[in-house]
Order: sequence, then structure tokens, then C-alpha cells
Amino acid sequence: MRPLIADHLRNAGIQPSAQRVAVAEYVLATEDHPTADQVWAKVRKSFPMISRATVYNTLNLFVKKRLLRQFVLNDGKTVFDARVSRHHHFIDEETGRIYDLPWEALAVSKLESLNGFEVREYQVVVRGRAKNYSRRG
Amino acid sequence: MRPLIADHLRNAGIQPSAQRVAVAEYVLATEDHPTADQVWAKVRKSFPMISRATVYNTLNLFVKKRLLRQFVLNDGKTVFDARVSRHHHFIDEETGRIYDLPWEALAVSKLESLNGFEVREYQVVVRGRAKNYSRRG
DNA sequence: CATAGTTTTAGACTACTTCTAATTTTTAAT
DNA sequence: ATTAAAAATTAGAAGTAGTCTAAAACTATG
Ligand SMILES: [Mn+2]
Ligand SMILES: [Mn+2]
Ligand SMILES: [Zn+2]
Ligand SMILES: [Zn+2]
Repeated sequence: MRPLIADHLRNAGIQPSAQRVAVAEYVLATEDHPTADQVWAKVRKSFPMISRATVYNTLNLFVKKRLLRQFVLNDGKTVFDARVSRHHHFIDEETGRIYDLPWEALAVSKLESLNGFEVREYQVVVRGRAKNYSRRG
Repeated sequence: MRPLIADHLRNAGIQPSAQRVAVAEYVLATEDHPTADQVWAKVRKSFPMISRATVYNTLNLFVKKRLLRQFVLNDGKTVFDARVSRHHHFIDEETGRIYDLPWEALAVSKLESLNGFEVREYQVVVRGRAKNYSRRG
């Protein structure tokens, strides 16, 4: 019903096995920033026999092939981010939930004056409290 | 020879045991951003019988008492930062070394326009390559 | 000194991730 | 269709980093 995902994987140089498509279907579409075990839990609903090793292998493969980004929160949790274009992050300190901030929402100046440092990329990490009415979903 | 460190700890409400002073002597003075095990390794040179648990306990205590900050790098390593005033970070992607960027070195604008988010703090995380002549020490 | 409270310690334990090596599935060649 | 080779999956073992436990060693106070 969705050859699209398989094509997406093939375009990235990934053989679209059933397991990989099942992982991709969830993790490449969500706006959450799930941990590996959260991905495993989700995917098992539609594909109960998938192993934990395969989920880890697949996520790592997606990161290597640049379909996903991976980063570690201050509490040590590793999460995956389907938004691979550049953006900033807001972390709700109470709930731990991570919100994407559009790249244009913030501006960083004076980067060019960082003598001695060759800047490859950057992001602003904002912490605080998300107000209720900002919830989506 | 240095009652200063003991006083610093007492001022923060910490009993200055020999172990704590030994940890403080290194970790509160360094500009590195060491991991707990790196702290343990350093401190054992002057205090060989200190246990790993004590180093972890002490670092966590210092964080709770706001003498240290703690954060997690994208590779999952937890590091400690003796600079508790606000500043930004530059991470050398080749060496993994972390450099502090003074707060005034960068400016972030449009933060006030983040509707739905109550900002408590923020920092810019820059990645790239530090050029050699910028090395200190 | 006696006692209570605090700190330290070794090693057990936990949570998360990677690795291993055997099996299964897919691909490609005959 | 058979076969062989390559790729992917799997369960569970192993590794890693950090926390917890409970006993021993300190420290502070009466
Ligand atoms: Mn997890
Ligand atoms: Mn460490
Ligand atoms: Zn994101
Ligand atoms: Zn720093």
C-alpha cells in the first residue's frame, strides 16, 4: 500500500526489508524524538516478532545513511530525530518532551567572529516550560 | 596549604572531607570538561585509595550544590563543567574536545517571539574544527 | 570517651547498547 | 528450479556507565 517508503529507503542505498520498512514507517514520520526502546515498542505493535537488535541496527543504519539524526539528552537518553534539516530544540524541563523550533525562529549572530574555530554547524538549545496551548496532537 | 578550597566547599554547604577536597581541587579548577572516570583517574594520582563511588557521589553532590554543571555529549559521554556561569560551547568534531565560548561571543535574537514556550535558559552549541593556534595548554 | 550522624567503600546491580555467531531471507547465477 | 553467495535478522551474551547497598570508617558534639 505504500511503496513510497521502500523507495525512500532504496534511494538512500538501503534494502527495504519488511523490518526496515516497519521501523521507517514509524520513525521517519513521527515528530516525537523517541528512544530506541520507544521505537521498538511502537513497531512491535504492527510487527510483533521484530527483535531488539534489528531495531537498534536499523536505527543506526538510518543515522549512517542520513535519514535520521541522533542525539543525547542531558538525562542520558539517546533519541532519534526524523527532521534532518537544520532546526533548533526546545526542551521542556518538566516533562522532558522535545519540541522542534524552526530554523528561522531564532537567529544567532557574531558566529563569524569566532576566531580559531571553523564552524560546521550549530543549533540553539532552549530549556524551559512549554505552555499548554502549544501542544499539538 | 589551600584552606581556600575547603572554605569554598563549606560555603556551599558541603563538609570538606579529604576526598571531596581532592576532587574539588581538580574538577573545580580545570577548563577541560572531564567525564567522571577522567576525574577519578586524575584524582587517584594524588589520592590513590579514593573509590569510584566516592568520585561519582562527590560529583553529583557538587552538581546539586551548583558548584558544577553536568551535561551529556552527543556520543553519550557525561561531562562536568566547572564554569557555572552561562556560556556557549564549541565541540571539535575530530577530537571531541569541548571549548567554552564566552557568553558575549554570540548573540541569539528572536527568543522573545517563541510563543508558547517559557524560556528559562539557552545556549548555542557549535560544532566544527578548532584550529591549532587556538590551543591553550 | 560515647554516641549519633555522616562519609566512604567494594562490589552487586541496573539500564542501555553493542557484539557474536547461528539462522533465515534475499539475490544472482546456472 | 537448484544452488551458492551475500545480506539481514535473531536471541542472548557481553560490554559500559552509572547507581545502589550495606558494612566500615570517619567526624562532630555532649
Ligand atoms: Mn531507550
Ligand atoms: Mn566516564
Ligand atoms: Zn528535532
Ligand atoms: Zn563549558
